[in-house]
Amino acid sequence: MHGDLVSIDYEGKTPLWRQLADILRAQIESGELPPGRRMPSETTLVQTYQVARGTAAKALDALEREGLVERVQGRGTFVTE
Amino acid sequence: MHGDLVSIDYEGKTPLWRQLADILRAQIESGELPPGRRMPSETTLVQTYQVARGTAAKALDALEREGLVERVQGRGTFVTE
DNA sequence: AAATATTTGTACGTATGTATG
DNA sequence: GCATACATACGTACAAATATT
Repeated sequence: MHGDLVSIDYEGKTPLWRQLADILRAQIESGELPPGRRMPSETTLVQTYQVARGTAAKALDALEREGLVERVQGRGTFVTE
Repeated sequence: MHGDLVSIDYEGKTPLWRQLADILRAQIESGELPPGRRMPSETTLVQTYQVARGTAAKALDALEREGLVERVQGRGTFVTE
């Protein structure tokens, strides 16, 4: 599928940043976001998932610590090759 | 020495959270903060070093990722045994 | 070359929730 | 119940690095 939007549960106990990280991780592992591809920008994630920028950044930071993406100031966040 | 306060350079290029992490790391490695000891709370760090709480938290998070401390909600941040 | 736009990085403040003492 | 301490989440502003026009 394309553009399918797994939505976020703003009430549930799972932190928003973790839910978002889970969604993005799934997109990477499914190949929807292939190696080398630039991830949606923080601003885009804010608009798409209705979270604060800090929350989006925290999700991406988590993925970076997992080695799934690389963040580069001024360029973006890229799926690890 | 005791209670010596290495101060922070608010102008310099090094991020405040990193400067603070460096200061605390030095205190751990010098034995001033021995294994098992509770670190100063975020609130204390805010008052001592004149930074925002988020900045103090970021410094402690960095030390946790380095394995130097362990953070426990409701209890505090402890030097790793 | 220069100005503008985009994107991540840092830092602040505030509020509320969760866990522990 | 109350106080303390970390966790999450919001919003705002500006800086730094890169890309585009």
